[in-house]
Amino acid sequence: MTAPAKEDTDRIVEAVIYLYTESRRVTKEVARSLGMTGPQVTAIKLLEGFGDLSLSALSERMSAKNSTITGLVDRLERDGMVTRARSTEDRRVTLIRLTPAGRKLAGQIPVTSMEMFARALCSLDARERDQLRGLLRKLTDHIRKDVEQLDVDNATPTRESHGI
Amino acid sequence: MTAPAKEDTDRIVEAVIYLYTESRRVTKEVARSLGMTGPQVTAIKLLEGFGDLSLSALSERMSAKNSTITGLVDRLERDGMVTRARSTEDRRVTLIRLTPAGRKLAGQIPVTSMEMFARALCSLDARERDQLRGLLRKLTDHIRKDVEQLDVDNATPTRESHGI
DNA sequence: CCCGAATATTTAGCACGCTGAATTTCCGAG
DNA sequence: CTCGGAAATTCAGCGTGCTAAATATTCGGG
Repeated sequence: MTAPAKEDTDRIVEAVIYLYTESRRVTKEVARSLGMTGPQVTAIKLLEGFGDLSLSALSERMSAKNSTITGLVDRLERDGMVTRARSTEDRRVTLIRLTPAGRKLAGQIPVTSMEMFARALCSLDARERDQLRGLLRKLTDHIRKDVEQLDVDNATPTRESHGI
Repeated sequence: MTAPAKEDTDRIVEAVIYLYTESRRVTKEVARSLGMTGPQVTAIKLLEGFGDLSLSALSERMSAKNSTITGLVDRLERDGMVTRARSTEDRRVTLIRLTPAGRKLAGQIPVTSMEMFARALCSLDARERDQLRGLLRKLTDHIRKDVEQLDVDNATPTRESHGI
């Protein structure tokens, strides 16, 4: 079982948190210099890349709920970056479309956070990248299984959670 | 330079995001079953572990701004989990203290998200953990340097950011 | 055709999280 | 001692994110 040395865990958790929060911070900083917020930049970059998207499609790609993206789009519309258009094929869906102003702004935005990651990965050689991918996969697989187990437990709350 | 294969990058980024968001989701779920939110649980676990904390100390440990924690503590106080007490040594600081109810609740909370991580790390052997720690360290060091560079660039905005 | 289930979006209400400005208290220089 | 700067907290305002409920539209079966 090789005891997991709390220090090891802490170091690795720290690294994961660092990588995640730093990439968000960088996006935010770039956005700020353009008078926008991080999620707003993410949205217009997605629209630039994929073309018009329904609200549901956009929220799925942003890993957020529809109700959250409704508000985001409200503000982008207010600021003249996007427009809403009812789809003619299915009138339940609204298509979000970049305005010329929005498209222009999107073009000025470097892909920074992902790019920074890619550059960092360049500092590893191919063998190291393979190792890293394999290790992370092992971790995520294990956690995924753990989570399923935990969710099942919660689904049948025969006993309340307790210490340890 | 070994080209960084977009697919590799995507896979690794995905894993990092997964590990981060999943650990937050689990905390949130546990909290929900106790009628609390994720950050609230984090706060009372910190107070349980460290004893009374000034608002600044608490916000530092939670990696959030003081103004954010003011609101969090407001809600915990409203719900009878903590009290505010002016420090007698330095009357600028308010000490946040668990109430008996808060302490009782803290005792019922398993450390889940960190624990889950630790268990997952158990599925790796010692050599693999060393590898992982080393690789993540290499990545974070590289990104840290990148970020410094980027911040310097932004500090002297002689030219606006442009594509690529 | 019509009715109910399914799908897409919006609304309302709450909790975070941030920035920037105000307030209170402390501390050191003169 | 006093005055000005520093430090700790709070307040105001905004954007993000969630859940639950309401609304609008589509689609399939009878």
